[in-house]
Amino acid sequence: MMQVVNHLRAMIEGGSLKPGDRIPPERDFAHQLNISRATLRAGIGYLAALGVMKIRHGVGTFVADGPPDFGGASLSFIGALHGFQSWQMFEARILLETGLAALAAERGKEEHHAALAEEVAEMFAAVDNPIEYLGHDVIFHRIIAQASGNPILAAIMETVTSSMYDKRRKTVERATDLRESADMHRQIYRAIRARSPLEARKLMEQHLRMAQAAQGMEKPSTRKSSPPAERSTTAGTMVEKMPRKESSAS
Amino acid sequence: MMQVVNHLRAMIEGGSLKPGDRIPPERDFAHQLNISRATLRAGIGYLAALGVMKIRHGVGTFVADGPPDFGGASLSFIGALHGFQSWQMFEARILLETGLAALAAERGKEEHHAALAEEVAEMFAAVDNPIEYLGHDVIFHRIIAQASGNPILAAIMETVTSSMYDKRRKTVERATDLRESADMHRQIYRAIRARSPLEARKLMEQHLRMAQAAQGMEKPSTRKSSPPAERSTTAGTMVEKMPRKESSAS
DNA sequence: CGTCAAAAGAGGTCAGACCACAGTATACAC
DNA sequence: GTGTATACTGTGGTCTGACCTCTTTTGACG
Repeated sequence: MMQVVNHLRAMIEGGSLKPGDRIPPERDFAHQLNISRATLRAGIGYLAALGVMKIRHGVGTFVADGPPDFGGASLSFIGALHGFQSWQMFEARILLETGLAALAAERGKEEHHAALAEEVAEMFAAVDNPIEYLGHDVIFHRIIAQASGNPILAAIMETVTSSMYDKRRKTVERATDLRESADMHRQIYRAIRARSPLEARKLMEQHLRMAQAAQGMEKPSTRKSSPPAERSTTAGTMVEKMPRKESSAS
Repeated sequence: MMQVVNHLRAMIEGGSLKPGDRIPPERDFAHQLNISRATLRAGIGYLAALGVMKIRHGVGTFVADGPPDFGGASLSFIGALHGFQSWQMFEARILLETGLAALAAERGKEEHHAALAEEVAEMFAAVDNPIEYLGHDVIFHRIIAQASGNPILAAIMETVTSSMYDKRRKTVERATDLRESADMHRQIYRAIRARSPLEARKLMEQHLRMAQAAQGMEKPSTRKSSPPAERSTTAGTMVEKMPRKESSAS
């Protein structure tokens, strides 16, 4: 099985297989490699689980393209397994996004600035439509991640953020006024455009801490003599994937 | 196939399957779920790829225990796919570890302080043995991650760090004097013990930037009119996993 | 008591058939 | 000629049952 994985890995690293490319039909490919279809499928399944390959029933198997999203499903499972807490997720998000914002302020290009401005405008226009608002919110943060120039950090952020999507959706739906939120995004945009990493970082942290509070996900204060809540079966931990635009913004 | 995944997920979240537990033999389990062994294996393979399950040939299939390590293999592949650069890896590492160090300074317990001191001592004792030195180096950083109290960030750091292991090994092997490095670790330890998040962050950043320079992994300065190096097939990108002690330190 | 060979139990692979889905070509009605 | 329904083709998904390989246990033998 590892034979298949290594073979495909070599093809990818060798450049003979690029994102979006299609691999031969299972029957043919298995014959080429002198292995059974079952073994081939095991290898492909492995890579599909990692997000490296995308399988489309009745169509074919392709090398994943679009924004990298590694460990997406993994985080969810491992979270359930190790009892990751919501506040920990948010803490990770804050650490990542503040750093990302600073980097974006340092390296963001005009195209990113334009895209950010666009989304800010859309957010203001959607203050009365929570669902639409959240969509632009997500894209806004995603553009910052891209502007940071570090796809690794962007991918990690995407993974962490994804698993919080539904909670954000619920929160935003009962939000009464999104104007304040939109304005914070505007300020962040201005700081990035002004190439002020420290300012961007500060504003991003401020923004996220506010969002965290809105979702009641603060870190519980350390109290002595109070058992840490025997995490009930359906405790507030992981969730599903969020939808994503295929050809990412910008 | 997703049926298997969902079933196991439910068992994990429901608490009837805990880390280290063994699932029934494939033949039995498949019969229980009224599916074929092939389908069951597809589901198990999927979870194994995510690191949720551990398969041991001739022995059985178990729920993963030990330190969470999500997306490990994934990062490597996606890296090859999207052409992640070494300096980006290092940048991600710096962002993560500086934050981790600050958190460790805030929340680290006595047990962590003791473990850190232990490793610092071992590092000083191994200044003439690069391989052994690196081992303690790795554990030192891992303890900090644990002391941060955020297993999510710790897991992410572990994933990022793993893929740099061999490069670190090569670098450390030709290092002439590790005393300076050991001393920096000592200083970081002292800052954490003194509960000085800012100091710990600063020292950690200093330490990592020095390590980065030692490996020649700085971000290439932006030069105009010079194509961004058509990433050669075997460009300096991903690498293999690093070995890890099973029952993690501390 | 120790050694090593056989057996049992588990995952890994194989082979070929059949099912389910998506896209395309074809035939038919209008 | 146009358009819709149908059949066909290609591809991944599942099933079956056999056999291979590895690990652990067992027990015979020295």
